[in-house]
Amino acid sequence: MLKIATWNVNSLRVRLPQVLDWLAAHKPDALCLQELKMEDKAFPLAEIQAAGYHAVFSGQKTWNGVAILAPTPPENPLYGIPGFKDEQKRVIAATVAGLRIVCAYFPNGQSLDSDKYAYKLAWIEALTLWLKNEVLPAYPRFLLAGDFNIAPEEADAHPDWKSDIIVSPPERAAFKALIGCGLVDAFRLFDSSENAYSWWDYRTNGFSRNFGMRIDHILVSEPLRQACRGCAVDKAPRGLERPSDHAPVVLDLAAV
DNA sequence: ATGGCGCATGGAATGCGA
Repeated sequence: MLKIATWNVNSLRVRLPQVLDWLAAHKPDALCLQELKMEDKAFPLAEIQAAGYHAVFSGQKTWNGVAILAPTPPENPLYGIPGFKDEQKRVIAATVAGLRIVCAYFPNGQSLDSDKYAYKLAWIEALTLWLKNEVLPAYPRFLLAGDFNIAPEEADAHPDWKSDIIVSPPERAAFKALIGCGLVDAFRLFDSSENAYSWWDYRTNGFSRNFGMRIDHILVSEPLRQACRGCAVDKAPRGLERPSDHAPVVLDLAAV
C-alpha cells in the first residue's frame, strides 16, 4: 500500500516540528507541502534528511512555496507550469514510486473583483491545458495534490461561508474542467463525509465549531482509480498547539 | 461569529490568506 498526502503548512519554518512528527507517525510514501513561505536557501533539508526523507522544493520569500518529500529521491523534478510565466512558486512535479505527482498551491483570488481573481482563473486554465496536453499523455499513473482554494460542491463549504471567493461558479467550473481532463476526486470515491473539511478559519474558533471548507484535494488519473483504497482528512494536526489552518489529506493507494 | 487569527516583514503597522 502506498500512502500519498498533501498538507498546506502555512510556514514550514513554524510547522517543521509538526511535519517531522507527522512523517515519523505516518511514514508516507510522498508528502506534498504548500505555503512554505521561505526561500530555497532556508529550506530545512538537513532536518528532513535526518528524518529519512528526500525533498524537491521551490520556494520564495514570504509567500507560496511548494515541496515534495519522499523516502526515495523524487525523480525528474519540474518547476512551475511550462510556458506560463509566473514569479509565484506554486507548482512542483516529480516522480515517486512510479507515480507522477504534481504538487500545486492554487491562487487564493482574494475577491471576485480583484486582479488576483483573474490571475487565479488564468492560472488554473494554464495548469489544466498543461496536464491535459502534456502530463497525462506522458504519465498514465498521475496524481494532482495540493491546496486548490476551491470548494468544489456545496457540501464542501460550511453553510455560513458568506464570501464569494472559493465557491464562485467560475471557480467551480474551472475545477470541473480540470476533472474533465480525466481525473477523479479521490476523496469522493469514499464515504468520508464526517471529515468533510480540510481547512478551518483561525478566527472565531473556526475549528471547534467546524467552520471550514474542503479545499485541499488529491485528484488521480483514471488508471489509478481502481487502486484507491481510502482518502480522508487527518484532523489531528489541526488540533495541536500553533497549528496550520489546513489539515493533511491522505490517500491510500494499492501498489499496482 | 468574517475587524475579531496567524504569518511575514521589520522592528510598528500593514498586507494577505480563505
